[in-house]
Amino acid sequence: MSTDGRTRRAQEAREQRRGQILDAALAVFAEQGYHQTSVTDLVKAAGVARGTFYLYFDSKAAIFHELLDGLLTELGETIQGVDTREGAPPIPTQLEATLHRVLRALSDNEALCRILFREAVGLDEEVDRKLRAFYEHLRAYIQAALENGQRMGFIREMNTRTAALAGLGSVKEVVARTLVDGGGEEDLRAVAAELLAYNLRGVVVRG
Amino acid sequence: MSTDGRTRRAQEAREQRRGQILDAALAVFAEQGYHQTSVTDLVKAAGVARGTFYLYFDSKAAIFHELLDGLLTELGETIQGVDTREGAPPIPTQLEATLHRVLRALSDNEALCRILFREAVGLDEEVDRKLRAFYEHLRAYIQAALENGQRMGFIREMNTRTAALAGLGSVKEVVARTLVDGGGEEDLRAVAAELLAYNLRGVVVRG
Amino acid sequence: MSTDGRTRRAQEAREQRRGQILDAALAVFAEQGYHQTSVTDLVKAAGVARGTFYLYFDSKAAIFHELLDGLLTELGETIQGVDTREGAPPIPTQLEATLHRVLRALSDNEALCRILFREAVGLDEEVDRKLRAFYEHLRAYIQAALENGQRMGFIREMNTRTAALAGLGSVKEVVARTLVDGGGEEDLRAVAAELLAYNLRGVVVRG
Amino acid sequence: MSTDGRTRRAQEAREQRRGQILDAALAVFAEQGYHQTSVTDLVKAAGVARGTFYLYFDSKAAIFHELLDGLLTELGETIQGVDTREGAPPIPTQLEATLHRVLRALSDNEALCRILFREAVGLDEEVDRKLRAFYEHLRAYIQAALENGQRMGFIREMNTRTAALAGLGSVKEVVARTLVDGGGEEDLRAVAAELLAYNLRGVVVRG
DNA sequence: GATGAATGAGCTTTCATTCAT
DNA sequence: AATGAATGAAAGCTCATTCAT
Repeated sequence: MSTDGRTRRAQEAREQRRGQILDAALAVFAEQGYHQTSVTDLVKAAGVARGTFYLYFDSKAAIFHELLDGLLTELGETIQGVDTREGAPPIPTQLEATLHRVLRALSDNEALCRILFREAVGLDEEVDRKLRAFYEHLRAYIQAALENGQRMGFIREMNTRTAALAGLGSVKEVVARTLVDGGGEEDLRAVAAELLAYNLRGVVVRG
Repeated sequence: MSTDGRTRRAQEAREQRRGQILDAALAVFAEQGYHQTSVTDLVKAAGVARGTFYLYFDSKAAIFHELLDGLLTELGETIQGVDTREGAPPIPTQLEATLHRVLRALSDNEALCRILFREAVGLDEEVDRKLRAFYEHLRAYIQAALENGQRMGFIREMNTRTAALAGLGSVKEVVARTLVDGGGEEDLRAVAAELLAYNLRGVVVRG
Repeated sequence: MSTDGRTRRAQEAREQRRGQILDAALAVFAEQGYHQTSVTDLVKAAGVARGTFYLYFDSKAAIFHELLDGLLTELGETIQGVDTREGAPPIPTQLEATLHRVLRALSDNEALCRILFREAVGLDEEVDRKLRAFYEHLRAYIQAALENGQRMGFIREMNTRTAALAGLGSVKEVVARTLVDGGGEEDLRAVAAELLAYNLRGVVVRG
Repeated sequence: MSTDGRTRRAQEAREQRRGQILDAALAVFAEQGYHQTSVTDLVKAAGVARGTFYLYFDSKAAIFHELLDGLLTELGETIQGVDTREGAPPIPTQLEATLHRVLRALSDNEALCRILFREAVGLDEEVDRKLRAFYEHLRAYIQAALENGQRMGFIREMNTRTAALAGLGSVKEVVARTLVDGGGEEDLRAVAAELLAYNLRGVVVRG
């Protein structure tokens, strides 16, 4: 029991150390970018020795991958729980709620946004694969929602794949430019409403 | 005149050499990414010696900047010539034509797309500045078109900045995923039409 | 206290490493000259890896500057402590003692001499500045001694600046040719005496 | 005869070209120093193509060697013609005249001085060998004069080798500091007289 | 003879990773 | 477990020299 306690406490200390290094790395990567960040920067920010870093992570790439996985998981959970079965809340309502949650999640974590939109592309094949998988998941989700809407008569005839990509892209660009580049002082609810209206009704006046 | 001829021929040879190195660099950067590409890769691909490379370009960064400038100029010219004065062709028609030209330009140069969408963000401040300026130019163009449409009664009330970003993002994502990732065998005209419809009318059935 | 001991021992190890690299560099620079010496030569001679070199010194130029500073400081200290106040030992005696100390210091370190007389001119502006300052200091010291001697009636009327330079040059040349080029087997005391006699009385027989 | 004329004219053109490149190189080497001067600098200053340079000189080192040879020859001739036979002008007079000629020659050619005193040491073994031979020649000349003077009863007992070196060094230092570093506006005759007095009589008042 | 584009060995320096303590 | 000194492969770049025209 003494051993268990010691082991458990050690385990907790390890986890805490990991988290400390991860947090510091998130901040530094977001601030400087992946290639401009050296392992020296990471260990200085984390307040640990170089060797300690490699005790917890295999490489500079590995910690970035782990950060990215965390970000994508967090974002993914934000958009989960949507219900496309009959009897569920109407799709537009669900979309708006999800959109709002996503914007909030991104807005709450500027570092996450910076990494996602400014650093995570073209780093290496593994990262590209993960990002592609994530966005593919989003695309499929949106496309399924559109096709469900078509069956229910809400959504017009269209190439749902292209439309899903267009919708995804509209959100990404607005997020990247409004939340990341801009001050982030925008009213998230208003942005979500604008985005939803844009994607639902387009820009022309009602015919 | 013999001297002129020799000088001219030498000049042409130089231009050709430059082009040869630029072309090779475009391909290699698109294939491997900026950071994964060494000057050794570039000179091997171009079939010249290391010194020759530096005879024509100041640095690895310099040739990338030059490529990027070329790409942005080419794309920029594609979207020029839109006329928002009264009496000009209707905005939707102009938009569709421009969209089609842009898609064609991008489709004609896959390497260009790869660099633009996968490498050109977060490399250095100069590149970031240029990209931001380019997309800002596009956003302003779209936004002006939307506001013009509002004055003419075609476009509904909205936050035109957010809408412009949304429209820009929808095009970028579709291009990136359909032309770059995908086979690129899609019918450009159909994609352009879908994109335009999406941005004009959204996804819901006409009310 | 165990930590202190460990830290102190590590500190000492670092100092030792630095010294090891400095010593090797002194030998190599003296043997081959600055420009003929590559960082590869330095690390091979020191028996460390390339990276280790840059752990202790910023650049090839930096380690040379540090060596030069050390040499000039050592030499400078050798000629300090001369007393020109009344009541002090007579100037000739002080001069001979200083001369002897300088010759000994130089003779004890052939590498020092080689660098000082064969490498340290025209390398870069920093080095030139330091050398000039050093020799200017020597010139001023000699000139002051001469002028003091004039006031005391020992030294004849003359342009003391020119004379100081001449005296300095006579020492430099004899040192360079007798200690550096030659075997260095000469009797330092005899050389010092000859040099002093030369500078005090010249070459002609007493009138 | 036409062939001879053509050949001769061509020969003269070659010589002229050589001289043009040599002159330019002297100026550039004196201005920037050997290592700071690239072949590009040399051909730009000479106004010829890179290939042309190698038509006339084997290498960058070769042209420096040739320049140095010229400088040393010119200086050597300046101090030739001294007559140590009986019946010739007295040694001091000859020495002063030679000293004056040397100072004038050096003063007339600042570039020569700069190269001789700031660049020509430690460049390579060949250069070192030549410089050593030159100064050895000077030393031997001075030493012979001193020994002749001893035989004639003008020069006191001394180690003539050390004295010759001391005398040589006094001239070198004064030249280097007064003519090269300084403005060169000094009165050459006065400097020559001071130097001669220094070397003949030393610094002490006449006993 | 003159040209200057082309060459490639060689340079200094960086930095992710290892390992003895 | 933690440390940080040590490593060395690999990077970007220079420049004396060559050679096809």
